[in-house]
Amino acid sequence: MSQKSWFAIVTPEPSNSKKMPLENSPPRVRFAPSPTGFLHVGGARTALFNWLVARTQGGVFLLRIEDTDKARSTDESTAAIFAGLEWLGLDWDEEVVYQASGLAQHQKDADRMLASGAAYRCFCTPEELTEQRKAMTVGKESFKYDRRCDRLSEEERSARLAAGLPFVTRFRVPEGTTEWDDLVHERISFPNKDIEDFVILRSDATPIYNMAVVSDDIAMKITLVMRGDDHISNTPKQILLYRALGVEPPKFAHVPMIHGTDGKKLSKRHGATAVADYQNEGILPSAMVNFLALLGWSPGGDREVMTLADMTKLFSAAGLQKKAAVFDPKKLEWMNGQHLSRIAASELEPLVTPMLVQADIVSESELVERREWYLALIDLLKIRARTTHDMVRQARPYFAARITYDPDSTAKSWKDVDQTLTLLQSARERLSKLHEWRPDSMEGALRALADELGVAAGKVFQPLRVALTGMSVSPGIFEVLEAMGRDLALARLGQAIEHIRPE
RNA sequence: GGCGCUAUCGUCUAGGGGACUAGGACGGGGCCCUCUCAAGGCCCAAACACGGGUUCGAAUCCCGUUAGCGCUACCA
Repeated sequence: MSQKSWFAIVTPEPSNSKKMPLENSPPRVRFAPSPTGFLHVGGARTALFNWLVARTQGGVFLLRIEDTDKARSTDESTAAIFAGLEWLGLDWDEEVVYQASGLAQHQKDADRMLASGAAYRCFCTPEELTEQRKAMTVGKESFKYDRRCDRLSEEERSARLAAGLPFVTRFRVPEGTTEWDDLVHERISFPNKDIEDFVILRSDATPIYNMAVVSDDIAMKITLVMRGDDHISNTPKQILLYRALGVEPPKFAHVPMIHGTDGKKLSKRHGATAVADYQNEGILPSAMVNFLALLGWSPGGDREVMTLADMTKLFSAAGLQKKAAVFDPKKLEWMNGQHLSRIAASELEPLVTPMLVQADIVSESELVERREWYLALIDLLKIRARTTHDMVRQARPYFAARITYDPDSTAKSWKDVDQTLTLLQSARERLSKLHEWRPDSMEGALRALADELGVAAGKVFQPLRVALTGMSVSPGIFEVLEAMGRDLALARLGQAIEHIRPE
């Protein structure tokens, strides 16, 4: 996929918006993670869906770092989120917004509500609140703030204010019902009586989550909020805030959670949950993105293996699922194998080269020198690999001066020492006499040898395979010989003979 | 506890009243191909949570039950 700069500013194009039922004008969407850890697969999927909405409709995909929780936010996490998105190929538009820098606006919006009477000051201390809560819970009733501070007389309120008592700002939830047409769930509705007068500004005047989100989404002119469905219960509060601020709420789309194999919310206990973990495990970004997309979305029909570009043509909110999906690492691996075998060697090369160098198998300069040969080798190895690690593991024999022999393989294919010795020696002799180092001539020579020895061809190929690669698994034997090259292959055979020969 | 969301093979899903003896994919089992392993091909086992409606007809619409999950902070 062609990658634009992260910070490229893309002008919304109002062209093909009519085709998609999601929005009637190009949407402005955002991904808003808090930088308190690495990019989680759930977050990555939310980002992906938002990105897809923007890219399919000529909209804008924005990134907002919700760093208002100073205690837990770190720069490392922010960097990891950028890196994760970049790796997946999800580029964003405009400048990154840092929520903490919007503080003044958050306060301004909250004060506006205070002024308009949509919110009020609450002087209850955390301790008092705990007391009230305790008293309520005893009677089996669920706690809801009883609005006592809203009933304070004018004099009392002024007195407390003058005395400099600390206060929080609470939103006064009006009577009625708050509902919206969710893009994935259709109509969702909450009776306002179940929503308590929630705090929007702490006693230090910093905003609470819902306040900051609404204020930012207004400032960023977000038209569609697409996020995990664990936010459903925040939504009525946010809608109320929009209304109190005199702003039309955006559309909402709540996508289902991702669960672990045990059906519980995906967590550390389920193993790898950060996209970087999968990157390290040799998963291709295209496979990751493909797999994630299918967790909660379907293009309809049987289509499964897709690139980001394909999805850009197929994505529609109509294909979004309501139900939580279980993350199945087995299917991810399969998916990776599919992508691996389809991707061009030239695209794979930048991913594999550093791994090869790091594993100390070969130097980068050698690969540059033999690029054409190297690309052919990648094509050879990618077919039977499920991860890039598999490829690296398989690549060693084509470079290393010496190899080690897998004990299981030698035990199985080199059972009889004398026979093996004879066989390897004859094979080496025949191959060395070949005028041309080509698969068809090798095959002729080796099959003839098998005939003369009166054994099946496999009885020749398999010991040979172990001698050449040290393993019992490899590409076709003639492909191995060809890729290895005459000199290395013959040397390898010599080494194997030495290795087997009794003292 | 309250509120909300959800409910098709073990898993991801197709399905949007008759085309359903419910399709595909992963995983599992078997066979074929074959120099090994993948890939590929073929086959098998495997699901509409339950109970009521609506309808000539329900996996599809409605209600209830059950179960799972989420939220329930001066966290985000």
